[in-house]
Amino acid sequence: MAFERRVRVRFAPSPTGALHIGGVRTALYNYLFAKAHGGDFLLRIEDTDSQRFVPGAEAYISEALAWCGIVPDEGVEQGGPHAPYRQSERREIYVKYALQLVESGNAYYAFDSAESLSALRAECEGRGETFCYDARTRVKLENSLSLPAEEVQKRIERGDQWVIRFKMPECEDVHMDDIIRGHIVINTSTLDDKVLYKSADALPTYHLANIVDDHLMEISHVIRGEEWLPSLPLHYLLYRAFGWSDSQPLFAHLPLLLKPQGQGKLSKRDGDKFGFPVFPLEWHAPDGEVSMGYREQGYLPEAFINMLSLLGWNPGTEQEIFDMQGLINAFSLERVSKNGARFNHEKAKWFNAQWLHSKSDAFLAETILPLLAAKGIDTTVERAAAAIEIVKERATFPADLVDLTYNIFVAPASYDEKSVAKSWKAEDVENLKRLRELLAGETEIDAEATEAKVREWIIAEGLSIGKLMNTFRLAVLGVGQGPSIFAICAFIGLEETLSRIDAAIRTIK
RNA sequence: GGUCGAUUCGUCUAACGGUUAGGACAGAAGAUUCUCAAUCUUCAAAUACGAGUUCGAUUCUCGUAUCGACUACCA
Repeated sequence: MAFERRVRVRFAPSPTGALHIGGVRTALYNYLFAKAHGGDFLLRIEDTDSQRFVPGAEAYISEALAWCGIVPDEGVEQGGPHAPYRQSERREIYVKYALQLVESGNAYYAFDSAESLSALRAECEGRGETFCYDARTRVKLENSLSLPAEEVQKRIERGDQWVIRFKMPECEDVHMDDIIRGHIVINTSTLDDKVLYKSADALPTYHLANIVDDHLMEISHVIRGEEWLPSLPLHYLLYRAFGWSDSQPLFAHLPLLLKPQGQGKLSKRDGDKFGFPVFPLEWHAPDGEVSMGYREQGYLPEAFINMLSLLGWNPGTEQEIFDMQGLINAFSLERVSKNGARFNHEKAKWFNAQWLHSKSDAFLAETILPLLAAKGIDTTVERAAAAIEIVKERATFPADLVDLTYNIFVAPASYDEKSVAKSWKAEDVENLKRLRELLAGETEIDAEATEAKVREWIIAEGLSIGKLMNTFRLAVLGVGQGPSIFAICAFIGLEETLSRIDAAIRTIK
């Protein structure tokens, strides 16, 4: 690029509900790009639609980003040199710029009511046509281009409601560049006169607020979803109308995240109907509906971010596991793909398992201690960590660790019927009794030493290792599968091991 | 309907004119193990279609098809 300037990007969600994973990915790519270039990441809240405002949505967005480890340099919570970062608190700014556009002839007042326009739309549709507020139709509608100046003045003074519309050039090719998509040309004849400002609520629409704020906040790169591509020419023209073309940001339109099944882009309303969350955090909608979140499902933020980062971007190497710093180091917009991605829940689980396995036993013990307590298991971090070490690699979620360690902590209350049918034969039980005698002669159980001793004994006696081990496991755990039985016995101790064997011999028929 | 964008294994993707089209998840088989996982090995699996351009197209161009976005006083 011809000019060098500080990289400043923004994530600008509108608080109309929870942030879905597509939004989180957009925030993530913005963050990675900013950090990869030593720049700033801002969080701006675009609450210019008073109708769709949802209480709690903004707090949710901040909390979700924080959970992901995406911390804004400037924004609604942390403030900054361009505060306020909430568009509803910047009203005076937008009127000024909207009027400037009217004065320079790039925009005009329009008095048509929303009702009359939708009636017009319906009428056109009836004829199989599409209504478009543009150079062809605006002369016939009620606006400051068609009405005499005095009439316009009168209506405004009288307090009639009006909007300011952009005066789209009639027929002009707009040449645009997108970092991901390359050069794009669109002719203005296919575009309409978009509303920029509404007197009814004294608020701008997205288009105006967006351009004004990006300019004022010195945004260098706009990285947003592909759904914005059709309005890119409008934005180019707006920068030009303001005389800001030279400092206009560079654009990158990200491919969309698609619904896992069916068609269309992923939306907030998809909630959790696919059997997995679309939101980072559990979302309690104002209407009382609750949608599940990745955090509550047991995803580690690292895994969630890692999984999301690879949905539409790849490092060009075969590395798949990345922490945030690794992503920052590897990220580039040039390696973002052009096509929409369908989210794969199985792969997400795989990422979580990888990250879970990389965590320390102590860390995992801390996280599951409350879950264990809820199941009536009162233990220490050290004890839990020791149990986790035995089962860790077979878990995907922290909750799995609880299930996996439960019958290690708690002596079996019942015994798995299928396994009983398979390994609880009279001779197996007899052999188990003899194994009990052998163990009773020990002073303690050591995972390796005891196993070696028992194996030696089994071979000497000419018994089946598999059979005996299964019976042993069933007696101690109550189930037919699990980690090394000797590791478990070493964990619960000799006394508990013997008592569980006795209980099994007494109970199982 | 119009405008714009996209199209490689089931899914996420690599190969930026020359490869036996690579990897990962999921799937299958095997190894290992006291069992179940984990792990390791192996297998199966794709360039939407049709024309060009070229000595040579996954890659460039055009057309068709399909999918997607947008088409609001929503973002």
